Amino acid sequence: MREIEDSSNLFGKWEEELPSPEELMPLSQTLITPHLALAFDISNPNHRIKNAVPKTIMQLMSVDGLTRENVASHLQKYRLYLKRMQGSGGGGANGGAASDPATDHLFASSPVPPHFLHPSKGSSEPFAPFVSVPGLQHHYQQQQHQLAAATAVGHPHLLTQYQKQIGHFGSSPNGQLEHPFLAKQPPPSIRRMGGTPSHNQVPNNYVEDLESANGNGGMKVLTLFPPRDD
DNA sequence: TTCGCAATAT
DNA sequence: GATATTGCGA
Repeated sequence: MREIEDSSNLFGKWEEELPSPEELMPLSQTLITPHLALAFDISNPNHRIKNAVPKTIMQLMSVDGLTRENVASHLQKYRLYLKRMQGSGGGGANGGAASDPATDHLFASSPVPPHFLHPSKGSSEPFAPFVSVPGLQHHYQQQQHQLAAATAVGHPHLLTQYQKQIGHFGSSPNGQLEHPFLAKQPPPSIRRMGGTPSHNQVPNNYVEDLESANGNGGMKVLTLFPPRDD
């Protein structure tokens, strides 16, 4: 059958033209911001763990209407998940079992800095941890904080419902690169799914204070990976 | 007061 | 089944 042949050829060609995994842009590239890095002191795992309490997370997420109880609930579920992971596998990097796609893809899609992949040759690094991805920022700087806060403290499960509020990454109205911390426009008010009246307004001062405290404008490079120590 | 957990509700 | 809320002891 000629038609079948044609269509199969077409399909094969279509498949060939797909971008390779290396060419795909990881969307989570800019999720962790300098401020969050500073806030949680990601370079120090002990501090990170210490700060991963509902109240701190809630403050950093700065979501209108988000309560400490909300965060605590997600935190609880995620800890249970971690416990399952550790308990079931025994050994091995992935515990042999229980691999949660929701969390796995989060970290899997994070860019790996060259110094992490090739510790021997550092210097020239095309890796730009906190810029790029045109249009990723636009209006929702604060949601960026949410995502980053949750991932920063190592609790990606906190992304669940709040992640749904930002289903439209990638379309920038002007295609302009905006730094989420240089542009300090107040974000559109975001309501919880239940429409609970906001009684928990958290001022954004927290982040700004961190910036001034940092001294160099908060432009500290940060990734999910340990910094090069040279 | 806040946290973490279990039970319960949606 | 997943997620959110509530209650309670530490």
